[in-house]
Amino acid sequence: MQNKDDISKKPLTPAMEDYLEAIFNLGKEKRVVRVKDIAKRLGVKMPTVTSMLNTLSKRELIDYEKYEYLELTEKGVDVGKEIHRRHHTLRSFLTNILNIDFKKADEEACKMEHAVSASTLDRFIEFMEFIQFCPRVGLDWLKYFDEYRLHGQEPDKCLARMKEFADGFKVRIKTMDEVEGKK
Amino acid sequence: MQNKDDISKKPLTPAMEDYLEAIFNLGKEKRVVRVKDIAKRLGVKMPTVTSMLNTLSKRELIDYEKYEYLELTEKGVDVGKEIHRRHHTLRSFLTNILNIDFKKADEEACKMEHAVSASTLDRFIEFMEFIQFCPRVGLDWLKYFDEYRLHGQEPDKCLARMKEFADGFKVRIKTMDEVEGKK
DNA sequence: AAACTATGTTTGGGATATCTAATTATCACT
DNA sequence: AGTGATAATTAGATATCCCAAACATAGTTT
Repeated sequence: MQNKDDISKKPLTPAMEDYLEAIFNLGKEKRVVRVKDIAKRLGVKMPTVTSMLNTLSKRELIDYEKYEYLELTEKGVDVGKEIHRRHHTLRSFLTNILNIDFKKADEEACKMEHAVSASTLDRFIEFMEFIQFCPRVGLDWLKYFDEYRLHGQEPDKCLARMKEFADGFKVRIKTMDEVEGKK
Repeated sequence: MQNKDDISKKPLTPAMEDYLEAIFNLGKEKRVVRVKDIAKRLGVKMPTVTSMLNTLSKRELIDYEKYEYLELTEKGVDVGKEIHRRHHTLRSFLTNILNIDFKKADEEACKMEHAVSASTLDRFIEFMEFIQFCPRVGLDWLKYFDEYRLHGQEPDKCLARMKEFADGFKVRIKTMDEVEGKK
């Protein structure tokens, strides 16, 4: 039987996730994590940080006594790491696959990371691995996407590019005659 | 010189975007849009809808007099249509490319739609067109992704699958000897 | 150690978005 | 036209997240 104030099941808000991610990242960059640094990283003022630290502390996501250094609890580390993983994965998809510039990709990944479940994230990762892992399949294909994107997509050109593409892959396109077994 | 209460530049919140999208969609499904229907669609109670309608009305995104029928203004239609476009595109990416089931894809698209800019959306669309538009490039390749995803990605198997893949594409993989011009 | 500077916290308030309970309006039917 | 059911609004409360101003502490310098 759970206490009526039990909080362990309430989902975290996007803001809480952002703070945990920021604390997680800052913790790897610096010896100690300071209120000032969190505020700067997230673009908020210090009082806002203090009040969120109280919230996170009540939820046992950080160890925190006022004026003292703060640390993520085990639970807090789990969340921070997971959000960081989502951020990194989505940004990587946006930059490496869709060819969006880093700054914009980073901003949008930061918003998307709260919308995407762990299982969907995994699917993104598999998809990127699929594109990049198999020998001769990956990077050339992405170059081709870039070409396609920048120069339009008329059906005629498309087949021509498919041929260049195939060369890049070390493959040869069969003629339709060959495919259909005609002489 | 702008009035100090000028509101036209304040960005819309995700919640406002959700309401406009819902109103836009309901408007296409029914003769009139009712508070009850919006509430049901968005999973909120009717008073919440009423209060948001007042907000949207102040911002000139809907025409609304209490107890009367409501309609999107031109501005409101633009936003509603754009959010719907994002939702549809992202869901399509999640279902058609990443193979996520419809219900989950729909839920996550609904959250992602507020995180993704119009220009990034366009890049998603181009990417999907790239996969599906060019003859013989698209759907077979996605089947191959599915295969890859479900049966692991050992480098050895990878080349074998690349060959099947090539067959599906009506292409033939050159041997490395052929590629390097050896006998 | 006293004074000064950095940093951090408290207080009090604003905006958004939601709810429940109570009230009021509209519609359809007899 | 009166009445009952359905729909919509108002009133009042709560939670989250943010801020500025005032205050408190910690760290540094003289």
